[in-house]
Amino acid sequence: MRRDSRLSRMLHVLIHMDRHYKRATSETISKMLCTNAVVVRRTMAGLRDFGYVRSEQGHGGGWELARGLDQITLLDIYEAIGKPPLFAIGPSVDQPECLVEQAVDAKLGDALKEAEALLLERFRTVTIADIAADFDRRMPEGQCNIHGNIHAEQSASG
Amino acid sequence: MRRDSRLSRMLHVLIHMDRHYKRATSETISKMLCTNAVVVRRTMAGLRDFGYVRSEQGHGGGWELARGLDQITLLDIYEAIGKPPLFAIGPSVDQPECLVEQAVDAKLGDALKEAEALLLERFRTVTIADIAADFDRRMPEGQCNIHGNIHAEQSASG
DNA sequence: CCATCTGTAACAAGATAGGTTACATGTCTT
DNA sequence: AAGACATGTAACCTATCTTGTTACAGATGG
Repeated sequence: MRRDSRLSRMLHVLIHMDRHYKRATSETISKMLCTNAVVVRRTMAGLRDFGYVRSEQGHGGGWELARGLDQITLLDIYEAIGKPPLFAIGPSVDQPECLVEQAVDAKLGDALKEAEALLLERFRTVTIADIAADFDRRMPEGQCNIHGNIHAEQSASG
Repeated sequence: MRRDSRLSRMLHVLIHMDRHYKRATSETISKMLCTNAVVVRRTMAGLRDFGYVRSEQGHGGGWELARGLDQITLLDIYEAIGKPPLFAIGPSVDQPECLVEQAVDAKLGDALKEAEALLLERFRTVTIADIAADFDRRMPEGQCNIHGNIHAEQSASG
């Protein structure tokens, strides 16, 4: 794998769910994300545990939003997927004995902590509704997007 | 592997080399880093190509600094090891067709770019000499550290 | 009862840093 | 010239983590 795309994927799908008139099945969502229904259920489980979405089993079941997109920040979703590591670089060991190594890791750690704080602050202050608004500005007609066919399919089968 | 530790390791070893009165072999350096001599040569090759260290083959050969630590920034070393990815998170595809996905990735990308800019700015303004100075403040007597035995061993064999 | 969902375990795939072995090449000492 | 000592590098394995996939148990509604 190259990079962890769960945050991006969950934001993506939550916006679609907001525009969806009914519950979306894992299968439907998996097609939006070009992946597998099990991957969807696995990742969305965290969002359900944190109360951002609900899932219903059985016939007619599926996923739906549990609150408005303006009530969910990027930080919320980041935490709901388990706060995966943000950085791909870091020290070689956690608690080095060598004092030189300690000094190196302290300096590097300071820079990383600053960058992390900035990133999480952005996550904290941006809601998913903000992103949806960006989308609406790009597509003011409110018309089709790449997943329009999936919505139609869902409409036909429902 | 969990995280890329090449930057941390190279900073660490460059400070030791600065305190080393003679060339250090890959074998000696590998013991400092608790790794293998081939890994050392592989990683240091980038630093050599960028002119921060020199290597000599054959009897009595090894590695030495090509310039003062105050003339090398963390950014220099980051670039010399090949600018590996800084973040572990990111979009799922590079150029999504879905406009919702584009909006998500744009917003996420903005936050990541801000954090990256901050991090690289820190890297740019910190020299390895700054880190060495931090070490000296922790160890004002200038005495032993965990690698003292390796220095002594090098002294005995040289 | 059965089709349709989610929930979850189990395992394979793909990517990448790091570890290891093997060997070619260069260089100093004797 | 021979041999010890170093780097240079290819080749392959290992560890780790996200993602993909298969299989199946359990819940739900017609």
